[in-house]
Amino acid sequence: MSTRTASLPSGGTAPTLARKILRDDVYDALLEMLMTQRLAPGQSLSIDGLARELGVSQTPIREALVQLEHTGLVIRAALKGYTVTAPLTAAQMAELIDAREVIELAAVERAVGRSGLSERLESAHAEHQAVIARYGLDRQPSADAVQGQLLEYFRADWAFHETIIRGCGNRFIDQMASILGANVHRMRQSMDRGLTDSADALREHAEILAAFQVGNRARAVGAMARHLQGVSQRAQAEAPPGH
Amino acid sequence: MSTRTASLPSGGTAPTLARKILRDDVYDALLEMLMTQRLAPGQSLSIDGLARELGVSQTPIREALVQLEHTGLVIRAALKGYTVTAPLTAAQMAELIDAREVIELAAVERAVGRSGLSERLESAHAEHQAVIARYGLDRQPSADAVQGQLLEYFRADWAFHETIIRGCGNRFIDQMASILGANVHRMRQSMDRGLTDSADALREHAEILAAFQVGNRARAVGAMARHLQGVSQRAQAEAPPGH
DNA sequence: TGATCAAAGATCCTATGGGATTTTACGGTA
DNA sequence: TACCGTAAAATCCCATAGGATCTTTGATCA
Repeated sequence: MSTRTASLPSGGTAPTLARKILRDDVYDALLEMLMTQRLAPGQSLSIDGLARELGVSQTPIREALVQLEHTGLVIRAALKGYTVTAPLTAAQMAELIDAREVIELAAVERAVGRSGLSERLESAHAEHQAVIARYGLDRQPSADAVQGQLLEYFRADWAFHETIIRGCGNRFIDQMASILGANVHRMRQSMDRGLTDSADALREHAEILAAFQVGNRARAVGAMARHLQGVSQRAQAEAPPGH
Repeated sequence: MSTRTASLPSGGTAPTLARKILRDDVYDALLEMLMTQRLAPGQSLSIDGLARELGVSQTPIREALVQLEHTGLVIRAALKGYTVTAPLTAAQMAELIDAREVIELAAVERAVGRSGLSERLESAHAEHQAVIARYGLDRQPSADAVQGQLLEYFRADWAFHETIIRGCGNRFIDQMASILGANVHRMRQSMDRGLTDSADALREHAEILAAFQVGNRARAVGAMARHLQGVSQRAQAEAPPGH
């Protein structure tokens, strides 16, 4: 999700210090603003305006926008600037689920049994669980903070999936899947019934995790397939086929 | 491969005029220099140097490099600049073939039977054939122009694959596969036995095309699988497992 | 040899400005 | 009113210059 340094062959934590330059901070800031809908779909993004708002020059803004463009969150029209991409249509959501099945099932198939992955997956799942538990009993917060919570749900949820993807041992599959993350969240915020979905997802994740822990590849693939089917059904339940 | 304007839902030719800005030209120029090895692997890319060499300012160079970064052809180290990515190792080549199988077999499965695709595929195949025939009888040209020919072979070859990928009806699969193109060429130029491979590939493409023309999905998937197996075997024949 | 430190070089960013294009506002005509 | 052409404002895109910060190089010293 966030900017990564060039992924190392041996997938441990990067030994290089996280040298960050301003462009990466701008990228993260813009990503956050897009994820929380502070920059709403359809809105046009003035380079000069963003530069003033974030207190930086135009150069890092330009580079961050180029980088954002290939996530699909913004689109560029020559000589007209950048605009925030419109929400996903129902057809696009179906395509996204389909693409996730292609990539994530392949990732699961390659990831089961790789050393250390089961443990990382377990900790990602625990973190996911903790995030949901933390806000589970909250009364309705400010409408502004809802987007922030939704983003936190999403990050913990996607971290589980990303753990599998990045642990599959194929850097090209990993690289390709990095395109999906932002779109998955876009889809999620189109139908914000945050907590109920999270509970369902958590249950389905648990089954995936269990299959990984016993090293049962076929069962893991099946559990992931059922999970993505669940995501698809919950999406359809929200958006009637007419729209 | 090249820069596309935002792909329209109905996949016709874009009605918008091809407004190009300098950044896109710089991107194409750098891509060409990378593909033809005029910028060799390991070489460090000075933004200031490239700006002087291409006769433009630093701004479009920066944006083009950010865009190139996500193709995998160049990598960026914070505060140290960009460098041309090292050639693919044997392990990375195996991963690339594996990733291609995941994406391209899924694309074929979804593409067979879609209207108009069979015709576009046939014309792409004819073009591929024409390119090979054109240079088939050439005597050895200048060592400089060999890379140009190889690039032309590659473009015609990949155009066949891209026709299937872009015709599969899933824009996310399409978007993900766009990452692979440049890497496929990198792999190809690591083992430059250009023409013999092209002849084999052409034969295998013909079988894929035939399956598309009769609308036989299973046969098309099988033909693509055999083709990718062939690519893999030819790669292994060139690079012994020791290296 | 190995370590310390200063100078050179590069990267990254800022700031400013202008050419080119799009957008908007405005006035004229049917 | 609706449509069309023109002028002004806004914006994008790029050029240029320069400074802050980091990396690299190379020389000095123990």
